[in-house]
Amino acid sequence: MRKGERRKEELLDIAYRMFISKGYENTSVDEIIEKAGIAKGTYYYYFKSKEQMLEEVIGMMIEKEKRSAEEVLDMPLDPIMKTMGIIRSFTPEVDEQTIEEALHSPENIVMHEKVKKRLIEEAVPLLSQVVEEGIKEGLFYCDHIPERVRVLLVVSNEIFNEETFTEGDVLVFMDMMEKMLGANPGSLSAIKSLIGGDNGTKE
Amino acid sequence: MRKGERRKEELLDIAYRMFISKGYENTSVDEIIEKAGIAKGTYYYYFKSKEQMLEEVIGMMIEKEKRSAEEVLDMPLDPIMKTMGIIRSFTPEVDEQTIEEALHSPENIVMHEKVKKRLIEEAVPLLSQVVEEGIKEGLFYCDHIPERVRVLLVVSNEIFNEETFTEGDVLVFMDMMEKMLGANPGSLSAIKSLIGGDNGTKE
DNA sequence: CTCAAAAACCGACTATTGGTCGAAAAAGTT
DNA sequence: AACTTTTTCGACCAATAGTCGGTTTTTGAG
Repeated sequence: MRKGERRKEELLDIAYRMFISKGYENTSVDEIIEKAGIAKGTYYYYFKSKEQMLEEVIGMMIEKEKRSAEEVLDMPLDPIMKTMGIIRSFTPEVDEQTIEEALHSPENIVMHEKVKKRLIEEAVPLLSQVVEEGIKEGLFYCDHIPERVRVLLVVSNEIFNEETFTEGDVLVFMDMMEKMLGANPGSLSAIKSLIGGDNGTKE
Repeated sequence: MRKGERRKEELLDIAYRMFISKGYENTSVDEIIEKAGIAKGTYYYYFKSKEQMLEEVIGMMIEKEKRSAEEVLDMPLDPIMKTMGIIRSFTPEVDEQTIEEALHSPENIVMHEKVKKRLIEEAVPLLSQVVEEGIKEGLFYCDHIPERVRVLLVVSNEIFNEETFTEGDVLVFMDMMEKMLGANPGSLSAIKSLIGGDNGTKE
């Protein structure tokens, strides 16, 4: 009765690693069950389909990011720092070094998109809350908060998930954040190091 | 020696329609060749793989949009109108009524992403040129033009390609454009009708 | 017009895929 | 032990993208 739970976790874990390392599309059910040492039927006893399994794997991934974002939310930071922190925790590239590599490879489009979609879904309310705080404290000034926040997340995801983002991209993004949220000029740019790290300048 | 060209166009055309109407993933090579009345071997005489065919189909689609964008570029409009026009012509939803329906269905992710990617690739230089004009004419004021333009295109694509975008989304987008390009407040918002049409308010 | 080379075409075949199913082994319950 | 429930098994299936050797059709040079 409990054995099943463990089995499922184990399968989820194997699949997670395989999806990350070689992509969802390029990982066959046969490979998964071979690595797990089980039969086809057993696999389908736990998962109704391969895609449903992907959904669960993604669920796991999101949970992790969400928890780390919620931690940020509870920290005694000003809304500006919180905003940066949340955006950062919802941008992979941090986790393992290989996660993004695989997640954003030309293949793996499906997984990438599904992750992105759920990520934004989860992040919008959290970040909106922070922005609200920021407004109350007079640090931000804007309307249509969820819509704005969504735009921010979309852009951050789209731009920073490609390994070829430049110094200019970061600059523009910070500028955009300031203007979209109605923050004081420079209040965000000052800490741009939090986002980009040093990706080097391209060409 | 020329017969091949016609055949290929015909296949491309059939595939285009099928991809649009039922999605790339849900269209099998067998279906295509059956509709075309040819044999498997013939198909693979023209296309090295199904995916490569998709690439060519997308190429066709992009060409169309690009041409219409270039027309806008040559029109005697002020940069503000041109900007709107280009963004608009690079946002599907115009073409056929069904195109988006299929393009943005939960499946068809692969096609959607590939189209998006190439769309942005093609649009960035065009739109950058327009923004440059706008700056010369004193209508815009900004730096890092390609990066900014790219952000604009990403957002427009991400937001307006979902059938559930709201009045608020449009408002925020126009505001963002103004601020990102350093346009005079209201100079773009005035013509927001050009983008959204009337999608109704959700919920 | 002839005819060989090039282009176009054919369809049976393969390998791999995600998924099904009925039956059997394990585990738990009484 | 006798039963019920959970878990496991693996042969089997239908669909799929792609291959290949051979055949027909087109074409253009002589």
